[in-house]
Amino acid sequence: MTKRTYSISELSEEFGITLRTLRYYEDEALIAPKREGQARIYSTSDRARLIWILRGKRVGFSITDIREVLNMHYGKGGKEEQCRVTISACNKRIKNLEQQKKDIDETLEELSSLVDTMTIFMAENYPAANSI
Amino acid sequence: MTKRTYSISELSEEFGITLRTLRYYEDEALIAPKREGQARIYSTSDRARLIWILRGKRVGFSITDIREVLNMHYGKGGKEEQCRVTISACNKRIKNLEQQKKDIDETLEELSSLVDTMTIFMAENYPAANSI
DNA sequence: GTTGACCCTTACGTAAAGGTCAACTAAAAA
DNA sequence: TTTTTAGTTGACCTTTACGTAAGGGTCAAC
Repeated sequence: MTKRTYSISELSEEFGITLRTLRYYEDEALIAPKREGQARIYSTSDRARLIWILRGKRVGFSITDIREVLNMHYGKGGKEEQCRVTISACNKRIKNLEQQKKDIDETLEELSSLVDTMTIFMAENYPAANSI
Repeated sequence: MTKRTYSISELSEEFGITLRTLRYYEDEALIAPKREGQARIYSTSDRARLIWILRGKRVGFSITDIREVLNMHYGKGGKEEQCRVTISACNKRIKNLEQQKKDIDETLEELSSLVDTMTIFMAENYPAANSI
């Protein structure tokens, strides 16, 4: 068995985030590590949540968004109406993310065509330069 | 020929953003519409910049990022060192966006598997419900 | 018996991206 | 001529996502 718990600074180091950030996420009810006295003890499932949080952030989710999605995971199997709401919330997010992918593709195209243009320009005007 | 200029409220309406936002972008040197007296007159190229800005925002660029990229477009064909810097900045952004696409794909998978799970759960527990 | 490594909380600070509100101007409509 | 209408600036307000002290606890090591 690999290690089952993590201290705050272990997670902080592993993911390159500050202690403050981890505590902040707890304040915002995104993670709820056990305590040993006052000290936070993170489980592997806390760590999994953290991975979700960080990926959520990278795709532009707000703290509130992330909390909502995490709660969905936990809340699954509730009342009918609640399920329905969750599903439609998911679908909304999915649509957003798909739009975002399109936006990214368009941006990528523009950026690489800009790079192309400039590379050609460089080759014409500063041919002597080493091309590393 | 289609219309060549736009008022602030035309653009505001077309893109669903507020006047404040358009003025803010000008304050932040992202757009620089001509003036007719005091009133802002946006050209088609201002509008094109705006489209870039809004898409940039959707992919998570900050105002500062967007300004940088817009300046790249304008600055192309400058001094050698400047070109080099621009190209490497572009490449950096490209890498980021590619990572972001991966993150989005992962998130999409998790979200749709969540939807699947819940849909099955619904079908099992509340089969009577109409499935619209 | 103090030093150092970690840990804690409380609380004010801050940058980004606008919102909101007041007071003003200029042109157009009534 | 008065009143809309569309636009302007400037000032302050707000939220988000943390940063940054300030002050203190614990426990092993020297």
